[in-house]
Amino acid sequence: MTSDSPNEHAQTFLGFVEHNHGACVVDTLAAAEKRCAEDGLRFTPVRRKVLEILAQEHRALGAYAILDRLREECFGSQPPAAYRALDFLVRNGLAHKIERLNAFIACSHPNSAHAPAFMICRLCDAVAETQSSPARGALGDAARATGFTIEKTVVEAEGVCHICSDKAENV
Amino acid sequence: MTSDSPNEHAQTFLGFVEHNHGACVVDTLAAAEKRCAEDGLRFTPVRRKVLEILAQEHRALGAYAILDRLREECFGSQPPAAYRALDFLVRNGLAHKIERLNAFIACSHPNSAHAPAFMICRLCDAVAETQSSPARGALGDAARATGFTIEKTVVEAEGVCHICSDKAENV
DNA sequence: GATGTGATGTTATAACATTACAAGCCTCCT
DNA sequence: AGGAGGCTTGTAATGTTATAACATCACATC
Repeated sequence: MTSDSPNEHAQTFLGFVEHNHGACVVDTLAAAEKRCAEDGLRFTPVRRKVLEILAQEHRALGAYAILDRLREECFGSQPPAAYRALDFLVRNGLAHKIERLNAFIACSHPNSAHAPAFMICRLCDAVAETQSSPARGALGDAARATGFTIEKTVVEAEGVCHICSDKAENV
Repeated sequence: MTSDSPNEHAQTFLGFVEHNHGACVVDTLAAAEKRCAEDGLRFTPVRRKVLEILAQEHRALGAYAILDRLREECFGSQPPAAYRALDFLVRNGLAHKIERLNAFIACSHPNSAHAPAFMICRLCDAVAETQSSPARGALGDAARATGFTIEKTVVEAEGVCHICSDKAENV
């Protein structure tokens, strides 16, 4: 997103890959700021804080983990504070919900319209975002065959990331 | 699965399609019975009952809805009764969890090994099961590129089924 | 009949999410 | 300025989904 990023590839699979983390947090917030300004969305302090938390942690966080952080920093203290902000971020593509984990993660490439897909490591819980094109392939065929209109897709792969695979081999 | 079925296609997309429902319940249970016998799995009364409930309702049911039905018929009354049976059914491919809905549904074709995918109508809540081949396509590429080993995939499309589309047009 | 194993019963609680209503704040309009 | 309307937040309570922990039962094996 910015020339500070070590390389483009790292930004794509950042769940499992080393990268310039400080820059990526700044980038994420800046991109969100820009996006909201352009689209007339209100990027309020709580919403910004929640996105900042997600970007900093850089992994999927449950709503109550986020809420704890909000409480510490005196942004609201009740569940709706977190859920409302998350709802805003998800609605506007700045964050995603990982259904398998009932958890949330900052979007890795919020600028482009996209059908996100996720790879979830069951050993270290890291989550990497990538793209899918579900409308092509078997699912799209089935949808067309039955007259089903796809509006949104959830694509989540569970498995083991390369780092945990390597560790397992060394045992 | 059985010659009683109206046609093969109906069995594939049965969430949105007319079919011989009585037969499909019987078929589902018979298939499960056979499967468990072959694989040395214990198809106990509670497990059978839960699968029967799912097959009869023929849509995604929450664990507590299932639990209510179990209670009525005096199979256990506490959450673990339902969750344990569901866990067994899901582990062995006889039922699936719809992550988007936090709900469960009987498997439509329990015999073949498969990577299930679902189409969920947001208007009538019907769920149709179909197949996906997530390892081909963009997700598979990303997994190979990062050394991620996919063990299981969640593929769920949310949208509008043909029946609800038709209704909407007539307004 | 002791032992092991898997299934079930039972109690309690953790974790996730929403409803409902009051209050605040911004924008637009007159 | 003032007020209406709409979005945002505060707060309390509640609803929903899921699991932990421990006791007991049923059946098979030795």
